[in-house]
Amino acid sequence: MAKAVSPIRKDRKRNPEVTRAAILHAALEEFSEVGHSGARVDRIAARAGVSKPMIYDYFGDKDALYAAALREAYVQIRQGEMTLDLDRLDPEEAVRALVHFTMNHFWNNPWFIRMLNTENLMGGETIRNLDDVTEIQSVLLRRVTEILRRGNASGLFRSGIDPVELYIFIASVCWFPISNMHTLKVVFRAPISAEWLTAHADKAADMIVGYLRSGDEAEG
Amino acid sequence: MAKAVSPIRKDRKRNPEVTRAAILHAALEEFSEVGHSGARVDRIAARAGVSKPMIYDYFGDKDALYAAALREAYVQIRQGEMTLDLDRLDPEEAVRALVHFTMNHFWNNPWFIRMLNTENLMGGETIRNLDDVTEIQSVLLRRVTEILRRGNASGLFRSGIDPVELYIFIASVCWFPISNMHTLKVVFRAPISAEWLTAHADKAADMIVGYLRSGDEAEG
Amino acid sequence: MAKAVSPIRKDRKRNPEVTRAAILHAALEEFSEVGHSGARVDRIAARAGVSKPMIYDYFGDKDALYAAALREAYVQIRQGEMTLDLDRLDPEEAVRALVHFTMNHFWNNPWFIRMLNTENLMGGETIRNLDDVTEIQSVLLRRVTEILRRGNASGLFRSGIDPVELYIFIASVCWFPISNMHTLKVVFRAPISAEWLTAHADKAADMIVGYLRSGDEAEG
Amino acid sequence: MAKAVSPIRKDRKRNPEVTRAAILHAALEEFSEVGHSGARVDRIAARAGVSKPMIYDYFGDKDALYAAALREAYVQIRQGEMTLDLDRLDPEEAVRALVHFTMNHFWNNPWFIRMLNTENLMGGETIRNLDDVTEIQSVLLRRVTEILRRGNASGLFRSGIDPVELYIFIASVCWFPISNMHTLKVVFRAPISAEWLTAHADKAADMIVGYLRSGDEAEG
DNA sequence: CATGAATGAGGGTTCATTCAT
DNA sequence: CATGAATGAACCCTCATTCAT
Repeated sequence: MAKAVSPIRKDRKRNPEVTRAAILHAALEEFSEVGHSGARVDRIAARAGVSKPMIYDYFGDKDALYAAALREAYVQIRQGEMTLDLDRLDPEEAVRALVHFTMNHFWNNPWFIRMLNTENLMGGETIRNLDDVTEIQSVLLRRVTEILRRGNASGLFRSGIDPVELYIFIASVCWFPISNMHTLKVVFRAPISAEWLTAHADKAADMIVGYLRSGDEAEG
Repeated sequence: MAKAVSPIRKDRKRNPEVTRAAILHAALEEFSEVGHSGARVDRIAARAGVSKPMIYDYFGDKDALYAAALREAYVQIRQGEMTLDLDRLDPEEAVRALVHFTMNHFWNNPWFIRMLNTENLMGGETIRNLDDVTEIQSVLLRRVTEILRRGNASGLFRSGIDPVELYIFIASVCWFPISNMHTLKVVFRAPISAEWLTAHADKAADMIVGYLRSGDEAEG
Repeated sequence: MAKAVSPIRKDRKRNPEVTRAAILHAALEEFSEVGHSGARVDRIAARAGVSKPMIYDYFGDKDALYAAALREAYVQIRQGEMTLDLDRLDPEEAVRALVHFTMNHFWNNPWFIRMLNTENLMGGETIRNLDDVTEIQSVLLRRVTEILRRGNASGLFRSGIDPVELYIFIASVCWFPISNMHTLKVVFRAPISAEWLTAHADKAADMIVGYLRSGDEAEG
Repeated sequence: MAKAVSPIRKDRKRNPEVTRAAILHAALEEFSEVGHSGARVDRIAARAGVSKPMIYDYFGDKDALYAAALREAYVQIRQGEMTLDLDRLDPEEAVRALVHFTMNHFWNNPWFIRMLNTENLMGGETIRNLDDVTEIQSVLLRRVTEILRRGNASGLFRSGIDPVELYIFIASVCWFPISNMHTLKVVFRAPISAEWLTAHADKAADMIVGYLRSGDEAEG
């Protein structure tokens, strides 16, 4: 009758907040690794060190847990972004720092890209029903806006740059080589690695900064 | 995006090649729409207008069919790329055309992005075991190489640009806003649409062309 | 039929007898509404306004609770029957009154029919192991016996009538149209309602009284 | 790799109609024995000698199977009723025969009472959505109508008897002692058995026939 | 070449029951 | 006396896969 108890949670038993957090963390890992339909509730329970019914007690069902995990992805990524301070850098350096930060951030928190890819693959059904993601996300956008303002004020940057579009450029160049790492490695034999990405970020920063500079731009 | 079951099959029964192609086509649709674990063999059979055992006869099992569909994604996308002719444009215009072509190509063949996202989500296990993807790889790369050569020869472009990196830049700016369309719409209220993407491609082309031009770009 | 959770519990917490009664009442409702396997311990706890472990503390397990609820069904129905006084009516009127009372009693306490149907569906396993049901059994039987005695003494009723059989006739005509109300409504479009049942009871009383009267009834 | 196959269906394999019938039969048994929530799909599959998925292939889900089983209860009971021929008996004898037939029918096909009790316990939700039960059911009603017509024509029976109400009386007296057999045995120590029921049917027939006779009835 | 029929092995979810406080 | 937290054991249902024709 005495049954062995998963040791990992020995110290966390009967602690709802810890249990909830453990499940959420496990879910984020599982969903980001294998996607929504690939995820197994059993595996999430095992990863969290809880029994399956706990998941249903705390989150309702698999879909609700997925939604919570998606939201958690944004919450966690924002926490990383909070640490970013660009105010002391001049605009150009700030842009460069931002590109590097984004690249590192994506690289060091791979579940973020994976989670968002999963969600986009599913058509965004879930995120559309999350009520506070817009607010949660993204400090980056405010950083971008501020940099553009300063750059423009100092005459360094052109005017007419939309912060969202700029952010999308930055995110694009960081996202693609990480998200598509495996196919790029095979198809183009691209030697993607932390070092390669750093070098790539350098070039991307050059490109973006060049685009922002006032001067002989707009030729469309 | 077309979900119609090909009526084509009605009159061509007992034609192995047509059957095989129908299955492959259906598999590509299904896998790209719902991912690997989300895909259902039943649904693929229904879409192809064949019975399930046919699938096993022709392809072995679900994983093999997935591999074939992944390969087919590259084959089909290459067919689109074959139509591209940039030789008559000057290097800058060629780059711009390439950016626009890529954007349109991704937009008009959404299963390509979806399929590759699926594969990358799975860690690239499958593509690593496909023996000829590198060969059937994007002709775009050759186009890029040729443009760079011409641009460099004419003194317009800098030297030292790696065609793979340039292609990755081009692909990045086209890929991200389409792949992440749903989350971007919600999180940044980005009004992504065919028009928005065209405008975005214009700006991206500006940025990339600027980066390629010879001159005293600060590189570090 | 009342589903409200008794607010009664709020101020009487920590009163074992009240808690026990609340659980029993809730169990009777739940079991009679959805049967033994349909009943949910959670729901019983919620209806009773107690926590689940209380149920196990007070009653042991679901089966024991079911047994207690079954016994309670008899206890409660008897309490209703206690109010019946037929001594002042002449035998015929007493029989009629008994039929109407039974019909009303079944109609107003629907959980009784439902509970007994549930138990019979289960093969009577539980009731066989209840040690005192026979004692708390229907006082109706005693009423029937007394009526028969008086009717026979006055020469109005035949002799040789078994009280149990008579009671079974009375119960039969009242039970069936209520118990089978839903199927009768659909299959025979029988417009069963309180009014219909009253009229039906009248006819049933005629039939039964006619059967009891002394005279030259052909008995086969 | 060679696996033993349930011998019971060895000869019925790959025969959809037989498989379907076997499942339906098994379902009728299971549902009537343990009710809707007590029924186990596994057990139905085992009883039918098929694998679980077959049940879902043939019937959809548990509820649909339950609906089919309920309908089947009526279909089967009607088949028994078809054998009944009362035309050659005089009206009184016909009524007596009908009572006995009904009693025997309920006794010999116990799943009918059990199935209908289950359905009524569930509030008739299912039968209301069955579109052809009214038509299926019940030859008995036509028999009753015909007997009443003949009895009335010959001056033997009163007029004003509703066939549905008469049928309900007949069904009532047959239904109750069988349906409530287990509780009656315990609570009233009623020695219910085939013999007891036959004798009971005799008395019930007397009672009903007495009620139908023209003469000093209507005294309400 | 082709398919309707069938199934083993899970997958998500619920439920009676118990533990720790 | 009382309960929130937790779980093993099912239960309904689905899915990739195979068999028999």
